[in-house]
Amino acid sequence: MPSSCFAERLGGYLSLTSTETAALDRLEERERTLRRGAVLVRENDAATELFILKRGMMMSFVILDDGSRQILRFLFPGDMIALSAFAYPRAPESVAALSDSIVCPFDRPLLARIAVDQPRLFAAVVALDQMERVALTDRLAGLGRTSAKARVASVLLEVRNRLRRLDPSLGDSFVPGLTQEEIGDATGLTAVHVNRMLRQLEEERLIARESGRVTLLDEARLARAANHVDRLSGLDLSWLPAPEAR
Amino acid sequence: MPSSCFAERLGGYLSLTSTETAALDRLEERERTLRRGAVLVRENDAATELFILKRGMMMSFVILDDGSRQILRFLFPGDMIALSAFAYPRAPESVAALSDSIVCPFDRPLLARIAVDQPRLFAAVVALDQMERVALTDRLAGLGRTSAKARVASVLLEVRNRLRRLDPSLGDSFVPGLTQEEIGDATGLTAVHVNRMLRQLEEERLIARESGRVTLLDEARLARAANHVDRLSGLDLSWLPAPEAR
DNA sequence: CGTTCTGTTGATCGAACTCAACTAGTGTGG
DNA sequence: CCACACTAGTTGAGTTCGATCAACAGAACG
Repeated sequence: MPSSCFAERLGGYLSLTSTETAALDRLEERERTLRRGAVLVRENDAATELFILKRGMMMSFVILDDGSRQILRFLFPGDMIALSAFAYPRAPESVAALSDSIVCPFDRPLLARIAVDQPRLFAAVVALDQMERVALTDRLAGLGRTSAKARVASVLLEVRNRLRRLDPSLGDSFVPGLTQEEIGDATGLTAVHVNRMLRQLEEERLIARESGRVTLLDEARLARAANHVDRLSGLDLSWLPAPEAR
Repeated sequence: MPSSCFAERLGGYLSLTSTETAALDRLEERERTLRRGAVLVRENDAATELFILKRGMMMSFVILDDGSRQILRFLFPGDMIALSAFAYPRAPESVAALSDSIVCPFDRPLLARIAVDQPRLFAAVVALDQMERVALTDRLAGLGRTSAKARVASVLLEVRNRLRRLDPSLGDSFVPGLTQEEIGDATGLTAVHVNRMLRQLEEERLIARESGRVTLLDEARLARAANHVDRLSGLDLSWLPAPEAR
């Protein structure tokens, strides 16, 4: 039996006992399919469920008073969704599907059970969330202190790198699956200006484009232009206590 | 014996058993004083220690390639510092003192012990961290989608609200204890422009200033100008399992 | 086969930056 | 005790980056 999506992700960082994978499998017993554009969580919804993204690509975002949207995070298979439900009674951000997707909903107490019964496993979940937190601060620094071109380049690199983790055979050519407006909402730019920045990256021979497909022509230079820091060097969980014999 | 700084914070959200407060007290057994400007953690430092801020005001930040600084977070007494050490072997961000401060350093395994022995308590720590994560996304949305004036107003409100949680008697008048350059580095603006925005807020009778002291003249209107969302409504930890009898 | 969505391009506008100069306060060392 | 340096704040002038407005082309779609 294949291990669950989330177990596979965590397994990349530490080796899981069979008890632990079993607990994670229970998080993915149910499934729900979503069409592109479907909203999974709406801001201020009562937050009693969490999700694990199994297939597809999603985003979390907020809508401001003036109607503008800020995309906070792109979600890929193996990501946990709505962990804020762990702390807040209402969702602080909306979540919607960027492509047709499958999520596995599970109830909050199930995670609480893991926290109590399998502390090492829970610590790993927390560590994964820290990783996400750091990615968030990287984006914050990008928004505050880098140029439009750098931010657009950064999104391209981030999406490619995340897609590659799902399919290590992925090369320099990929389909972001994002509209220019979505890239704009993630980078704090208008769609028009995203278009110009893409063109500029193209003219500088950093990327090539054809009908939605993007090819990174000079990844090193692109990463420099994007002020990109590679955080994939990854987690260090070696200091965690050994798994309990059980 | 007075409870520790961190226990006091957590205690605001759930009632702690004596075993739990005792465990938290152990995190604050040591103390270290810092002068304004002192750097506590440098980006890429080996991350083996965590801290709890006991007194003073600090910030976490990153320096980009071009030398510009982005402040990620202001830290106040009761905040946990460098929780990213839970996941990363090296610090992803620097931490420095904005005023003379006192921190309590403790070793990573001490927190791991709590995770294993006191799951309910650890869950509360995680929830608190979620709160910080949400604040981070609020700031991200502000940087991406709001005006310079809104961002400056937002910093003023945030600092006042955090100061007030330490001293509930604090009114509308307070001393931010930040230079205009620091406000700029937090909001992604230049010090010069921060100055102009402060002046503008003053001209619109939203705030008053005199020698470093700021008075909020119309908090409701200021909050609207800042696109401010109050997240202090706070945590909901009622669904956590009951404390274990021990 | 219209309609909507996405991408593209040009022209103009405005918010925020840069550069520069000056003031006031705060030490601090001779 | 004063002179000097240094920091923080203030203000003006000119520049630039990215937004806004507008128009259109192609693809997708019901």
